[in-house]
Amino acid sequence: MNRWLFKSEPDAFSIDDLAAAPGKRTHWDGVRNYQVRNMIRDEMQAGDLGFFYHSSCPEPGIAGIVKVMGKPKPDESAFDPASKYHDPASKPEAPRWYMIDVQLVRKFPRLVSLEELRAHEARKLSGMLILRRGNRLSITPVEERHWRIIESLAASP
DNA sequence: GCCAACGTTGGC
DNA sequence: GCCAACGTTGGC
Repeated sequence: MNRWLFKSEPDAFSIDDLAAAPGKRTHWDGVRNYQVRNMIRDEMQAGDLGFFYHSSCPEPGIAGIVKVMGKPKPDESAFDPASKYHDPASKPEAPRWYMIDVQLVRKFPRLVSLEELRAHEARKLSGMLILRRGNRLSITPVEERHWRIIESLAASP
């Protein structure tokens, strides 16, 4: 079982949008970065867990936990000329982009803000990829030790 | 709105 | 294959 961090801009799709979705579930589509594509296609498995991170917003941070449902599959939005994620170079017989489904596990009782993560960066959360300068990947792997610390932060007032 | 980081594109 | 130009990301 792997652990991940999924970034989303809450203006576009927030954890509350996920909570309101049918089955609290959504396609995580629109990934157009090869490094992230490879992680989705080659490493993600049903049952993997992920943090749901709000980015590019007044208070960036981790808002809750999602679970990977099913196997990676071709990203259909790439085939759709009406989609903003349309990529004519991706063909159904040779898909270039992949997606997975995620389901909400739980929203944290409070946001674990980026500021709070940074406060632990020097010790408990050292090496966490999301805190690395210049990190722009929309999905990053999360180490188990970091995962546990963040869960306990979320549980404490 | 600014700016650093960094991936992608395209000319050569 | 190199590298400058350009576009995007995301915190501030």
